[in-house]
Amino acid sequence: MAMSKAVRRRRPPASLAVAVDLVIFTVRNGRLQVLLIERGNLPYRGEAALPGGFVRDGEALGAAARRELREETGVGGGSLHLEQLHAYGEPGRDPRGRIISIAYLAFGPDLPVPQAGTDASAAHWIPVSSVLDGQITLAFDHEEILRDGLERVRSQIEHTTIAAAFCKEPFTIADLRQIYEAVWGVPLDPSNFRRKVMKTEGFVVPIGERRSPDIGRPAALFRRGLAKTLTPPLTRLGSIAQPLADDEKLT
Amino acid sequence: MAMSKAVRRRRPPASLAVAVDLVIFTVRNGRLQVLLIERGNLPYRGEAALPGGFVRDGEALGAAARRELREETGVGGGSLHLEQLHAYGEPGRDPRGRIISIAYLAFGPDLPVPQAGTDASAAHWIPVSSVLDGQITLAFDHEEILRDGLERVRSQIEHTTIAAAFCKEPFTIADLRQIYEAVWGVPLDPSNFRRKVMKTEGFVVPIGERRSPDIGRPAALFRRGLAKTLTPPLTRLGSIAQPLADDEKLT
DNA sequence: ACAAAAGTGTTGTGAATACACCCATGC
DNA sequence: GCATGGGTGTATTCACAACACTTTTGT
Repeated sequence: MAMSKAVRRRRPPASLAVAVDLVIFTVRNGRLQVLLIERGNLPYRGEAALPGGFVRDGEALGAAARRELREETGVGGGSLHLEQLHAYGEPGRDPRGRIISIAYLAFGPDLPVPQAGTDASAAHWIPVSSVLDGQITLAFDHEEILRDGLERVRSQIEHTTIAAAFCKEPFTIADLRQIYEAVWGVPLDPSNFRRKVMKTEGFVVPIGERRSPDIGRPAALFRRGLAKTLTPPLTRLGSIAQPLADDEKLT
Repeated sequence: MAMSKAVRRRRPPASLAVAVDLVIFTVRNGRLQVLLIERGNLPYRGEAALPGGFVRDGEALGAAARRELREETGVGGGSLHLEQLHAYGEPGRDPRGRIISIAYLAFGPDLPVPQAGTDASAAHWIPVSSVLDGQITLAFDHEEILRDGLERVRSQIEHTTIAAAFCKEPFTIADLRQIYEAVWGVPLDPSNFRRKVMKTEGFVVPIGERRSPDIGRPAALFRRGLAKTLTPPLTRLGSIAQPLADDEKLT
């Protein structure tokens, strides 16, 4: 407690790097999928990992995330929702040295399958379930990051209108419902879902057109509204209250 | 799009440091207060700032936060709630150079007024309102961090039981209610509040004793329960739905 | 007795669920 | 017509805000 004070002069550690990692979600074929790359370099060469890279000199964190997003997916900057998720900095998380990673969460409509990434490694959409099942293991602590991102997006669509960001415009109420069903992994009542969405002012706005499904009555088409928050929220009923340990594990 | 691939070799920037900053909240005299230090060194010498410091070599982020917390408040590790808030990394945010800060949010019961900090600067509890009012300006981007922390804690007590972490055990229902009132800045109905808390299993557990206030009927005493989440949540009714831009500002 | 705070009862309102039912289209 | 999905109506249940009311203390 009476430690020397003069000794504790503010000096950063010798060598350390800051990276961004991306958890990019989309919904394809009714399933939540995440963009994974196959690592082309050591360590973990050949294994699956989240896309990411080092933050450049003078580059803002969000700008680095958006740059990596563009490099990995070829999608322009403005069209995807992007938000900071969490910082990961366990000393041993990367065998190359002390690397602190700021994870970002991105999602958008069913995106074109990405080309081979700029670091010459393949990128693929992988169902999130196959990672959680253990069929696919991720490099570094990326599975933890993925789980945190999943929990975040599951929570976000409860309180905000960002589920609509998963939909290509224009979209139907059923399209939007399938986002919720894929992200939460539970079926929702179509009629009640429709009512909740419609009654939330500014969630979706009708464009006055219709789209015929393969079979059945044509559905009205909508685009995203201006509202950002859902009041009251869309409660995910079927799911049991999970612990949701937001705290960080402290050694 | 057809940018040179070989050029983009992963190399971190030349000089950069990682720090932690702390938003430490408590409730004193019915008001939400934040721990601020008066900076003893340049830049911003003499101005108010959040406590914080550089992450040491081989030190986990959460460990660095807990160390700074202990150094600034003298409070032991286990007794305060601590969670990661957000990472701030705008290139120009610190005039000393590229410093990326991982902000942590901490709160606990009415803590002893801290001694002069280890870097020989005074630390004080300051009402959050006096920062928001503009009476006090903070160094760096610390006002933004404080606002984010405030929004986080306001949201957290809606969905989780962490409001009880603000209370010294044992506590009364009224003690807990005053936390909510101070954090949200709205008065709550004592009877309805009591019912909601009692009906949430595992939020508080009675210890079978009572405590007499200065005047009035004695109140039952409780300690924190095991529940972590509130289902259904405690909705903050009086407050209007605010935009809550969770997105990061991207240049 | 009185003031003050703890705690209980009650009622109207609105939201969530479950499910019956009607509508519009392709075949 | 019939299957299929879009969309509406409605009853039951439940949570909540509002507020009247009772209980238990100190002075």
